Amino acid sequence: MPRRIAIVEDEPAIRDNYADALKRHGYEVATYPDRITATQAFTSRLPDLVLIDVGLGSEIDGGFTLCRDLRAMSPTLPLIFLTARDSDFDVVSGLRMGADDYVPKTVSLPNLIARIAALFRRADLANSPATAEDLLLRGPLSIDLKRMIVRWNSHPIELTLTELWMVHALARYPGHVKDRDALMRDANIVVDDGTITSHVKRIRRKFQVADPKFDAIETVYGMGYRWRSSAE
Amino acid sequence: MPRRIAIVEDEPAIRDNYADALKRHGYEVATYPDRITATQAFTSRLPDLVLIDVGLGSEIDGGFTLCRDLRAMSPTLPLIFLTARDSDFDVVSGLRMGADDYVPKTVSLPNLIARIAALFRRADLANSPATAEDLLLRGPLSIDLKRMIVRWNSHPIELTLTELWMVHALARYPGHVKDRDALMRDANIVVDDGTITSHVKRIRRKFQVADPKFDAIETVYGMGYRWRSSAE
DNA sequence: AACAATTCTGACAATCTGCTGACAATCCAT
DNA sequence: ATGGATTGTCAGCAGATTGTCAGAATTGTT
Repeated sequence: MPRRIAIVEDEPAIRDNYADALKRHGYEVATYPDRITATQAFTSRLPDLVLIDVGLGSEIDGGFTLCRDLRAMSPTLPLIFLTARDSDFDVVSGLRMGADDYVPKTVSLPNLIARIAALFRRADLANSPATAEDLLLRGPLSIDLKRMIVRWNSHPIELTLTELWMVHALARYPGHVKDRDALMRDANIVVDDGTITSHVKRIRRKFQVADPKFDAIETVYGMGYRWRSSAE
Repeated sequence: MPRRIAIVEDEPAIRDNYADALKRHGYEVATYPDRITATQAFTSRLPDLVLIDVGLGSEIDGGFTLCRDLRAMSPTLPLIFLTARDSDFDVVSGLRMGADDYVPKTVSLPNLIARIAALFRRADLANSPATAEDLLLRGPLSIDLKRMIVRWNSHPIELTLTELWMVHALARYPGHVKDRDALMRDANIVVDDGTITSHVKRIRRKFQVADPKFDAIETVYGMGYRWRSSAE
């Protein structure tokens, strides 16, 4: 599901300019010409991030007011101010008021996009109390046990429970050979040796869909399997 | 305990200028003249936030290198780049590399301080336990616990008490898998596993009346259920 | 090269899980 | 107590997952 970004800006030209750029980067965009319209829309559904023009047309500080109202609704919603004015006083007030960034309208689009991405990255950390024990990172592999999500080079890999435990058992100690019995213990199963082979095969196939060059699981003839350590 | 901020900057004058300002604002400050010194210090103890000068003396991209090393140590450490250069290309690269902000050295001290405070505020959200509010907003979903009102895209959904607790339990941590036992605990009920399934079914049906495309509740085979997070 | 041991591969069967709809039990306000 | 709303249970079913196995392919050894 794409991220939804709301733009609150009274100048149609600027609004559309930003909206187009964001859409090209895969975001869903909603635009609002003024504070009232935006506030109303937000009561029914909040976006994932808002861009607010500080000087909203007739209202001197429409942006600041909107920011305050928004923070009452959601104290954590990522929020970036856009401004034509560029006085330090405004920047400081804006940030103090709860904005995450404060960007002049003279900013280039790539710069703005990068700032949005950086803010999303930072904000995502709040959603994931991903403590060390729940998150395993090994080079291109990441296993998030809380979410039960496995990624290879950020491509999500759909593993079943047993498969996930086996990958976890292997990737936990890269370079260390695990025999079939050890894998069974880690995955909490009691099965025939050949069954482990089948599981490994299924796991490899799933990873190879995402990356045809995948070879992180090495077979050690007569011993078992080993997660290729990043060193070699 | 005061926050510790590390400044990595080769110009002594600038370094001290920032260090003094930050100390006046109640931060603890450690300064490092170059990448090597900083990296060594960080291996024994990480600060709470780092300010890095991109152009570290002799090294062209010392700052970027340091950023990369730092991100390997802690992918979440708040990080701000300082720069004399101000080209958009650098800003975008810096942010992409994992920095949270990128500010020119011409920035005023109050502005920098405000940015640091804003970043701390945002970063704290990741550590603070999810605030127990009686208003929960997650994209198209809103739950008002006081009034027992649930809305999906502003359509009111009539949920019973147990259903409401289950939705709340799921939506509170989007993306996190909750098994049936956890859901029972959150809804304060002790029932058969199949009963949970029934509740989920009733909840889904009610939401689908308002929105036939409703699919926010994912089932994770063998594990439980999870509220689809807006990301991905 | 010949051989045995081990692993791979694909197909199939057995098992497990969750969905669905129906119904019974329980709770609650009248 | 009565009637409606809510909650719990269950059996049948569809589909996903897991276990097994027989050949083919690979590896290590002599």
